[in-house]
Amino acid sequence: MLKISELAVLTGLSAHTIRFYEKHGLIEASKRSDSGYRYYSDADVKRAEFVKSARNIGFSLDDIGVLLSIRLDKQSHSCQEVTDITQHKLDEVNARLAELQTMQQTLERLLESCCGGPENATHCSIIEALDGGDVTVARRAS
Amino acid sequence: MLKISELAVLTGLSAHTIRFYEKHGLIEASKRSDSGYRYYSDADVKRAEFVKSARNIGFSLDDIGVLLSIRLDKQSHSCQEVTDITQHKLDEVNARLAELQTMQQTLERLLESCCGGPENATHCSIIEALDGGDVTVARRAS
DNA sequence: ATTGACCTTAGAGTTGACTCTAAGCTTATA
DNA sequence: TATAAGCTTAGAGTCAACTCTAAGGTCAAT
Repeated sequence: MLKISELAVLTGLSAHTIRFYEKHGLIEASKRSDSGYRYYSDADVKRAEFVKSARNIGFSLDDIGVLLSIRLDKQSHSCQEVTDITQHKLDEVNARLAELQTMQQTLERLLESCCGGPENATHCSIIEALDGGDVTVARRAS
Repeated sequence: MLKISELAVLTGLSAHTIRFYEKHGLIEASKRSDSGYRYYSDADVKRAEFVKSARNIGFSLDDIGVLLSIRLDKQSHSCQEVTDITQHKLDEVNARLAELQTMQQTLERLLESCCGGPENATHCSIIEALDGGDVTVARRAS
């Protein structure tokens, strides 16, 4: 059984974050000492690592909650439920990627157009481009 | 001279957002009526459009503030100042793109590995992958 | 027995960019 | 003139995921 700081070292999450995740139902300590200290079993560690993996992929804490409930009772859930969540996250990631790629291209174009030198900005092509409004539009939806 | 709702239609920003930007020094109304209504000149409109262009590219409001001060007094600023800000934003965008691309690949790999069917999740390869922790790590720095 | 590291809690603060509310003027239309 | 649409302000609320604080209890080592 590990104490919270030991779980923190193991998972790379801070003790603060572990308590925060507990408050949100993501991580549990299967035992408490008489004085209230959290103690984590091997299964608790596995669960914490699951949470961390899911977080690393970009799942929201809400998503992770759903994934955990599936993990806890696999019999009652289908693969399709899991792929639905995953596909939805992939769609979000792809949408954000498209926005960022547009920004990237615009920024690169601007940088190519500007001398970047120590001369004053009276004829700076970046400022002019922003003034002209001829920059591509890409804003996050949500 | 335009009223705030007219500027809102023109720029696609909401009147709320325009006031919010004013509070942060980004947009100004060069006149106020006796009753306090904001009135925007052509120059004010240009400025608002500049702000919107910069925002669309992904610049933070703080960045936009700096860009505006350069725009207002081009003589006192160099092209290099402008490219520094732009390059820095491009670096951020590239960093985030790399993270998202890692997520994208991981999510695609997971989706390929799972049948996604109506069978129960007892052997779901996505759940297993998250359990095993064999997912790539990519978290935003800031 | 004392020090210091670690643990507990509830709850507040952070970030960035909005978004909304309430209460009250002003202006345009019928 | 009455009504509705639009404007004003200060300030609070929203989102997600932490991050930190304060005040105090616990534990291991000297």
